[in-house]
Amino acid sequence: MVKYIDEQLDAVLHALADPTRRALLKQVGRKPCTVTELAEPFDMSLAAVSKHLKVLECARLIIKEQDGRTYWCHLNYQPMEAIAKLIREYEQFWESQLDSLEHYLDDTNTQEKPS
Amino acid sequence: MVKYIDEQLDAVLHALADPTRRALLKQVGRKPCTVTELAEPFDMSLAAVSKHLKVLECARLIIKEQDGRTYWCHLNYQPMEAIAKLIREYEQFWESQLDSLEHYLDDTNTQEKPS
DNA sequence: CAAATATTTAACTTATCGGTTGACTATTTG
DNA sequence: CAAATAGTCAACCGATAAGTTAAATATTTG
Repeated sequence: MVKYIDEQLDAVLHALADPTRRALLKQVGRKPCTVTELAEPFDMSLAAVSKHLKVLECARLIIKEQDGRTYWCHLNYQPMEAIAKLIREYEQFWESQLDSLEHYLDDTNTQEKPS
Repeated sequence: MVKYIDEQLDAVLHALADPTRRALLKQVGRKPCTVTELAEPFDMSLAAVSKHLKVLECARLIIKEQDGRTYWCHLNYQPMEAIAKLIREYEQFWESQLDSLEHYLDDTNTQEKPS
């Protein structure tokens, strides 16, 4: 039996696994934005964008700061560190395995997606 | 209107956003494994694990090599590079924004999850 | 060739996701 | 205070996800 410990990592990866949310995050990264500003380029309702922002907020990838009736969304980089760490782990494995696999990958890494 | 270009990135992030799949990937990283071997520690059916492996395979995070009636699963590190790149992008934004935000984050990064 | 083994596929269930619309709350402005 | 503005929340819908069990497909072995 394997335990499910890392809910935070789940949340961050899930939040990032959506192109709308990545685009929102990129915009927020350029400069802090209000919800309406963020929603403007998207072909969806404000409520839908608001939901996406909530997912990002729960993953702590953004922080909302209220100022009167408007909310300013800021990028928070911190949760990405966990992902960077995860990737470095796999990288280590990868390097220790490289020899055994490279003969195989040379032929397959450029192929199409499996069905 | 924003375009949805990066299906590959979607697939990789979605594949990683599940603790079972991360555990499978970690195991495969230690050494190439068969499907049955991989399924053994999990409290779920072989078919369920097989489905998870398919998700990982579609994201190209693993490669399955058939040998008779068994399949050997290998880690493929390549797709992680895209994520590493994505994170570096946000890191850049982050660094350019740090000043404007640090007064706020000092107080909030240790708080509980927003509802 | 029959039985056992390794794995996938199909059909189904329940839960979650991503979107919608409409109502609601809070704040600002005339 | 009434109207406009900024945003959230709730209820709903269709699609996808993650699991199940049972049947199907190869492949190996006695």
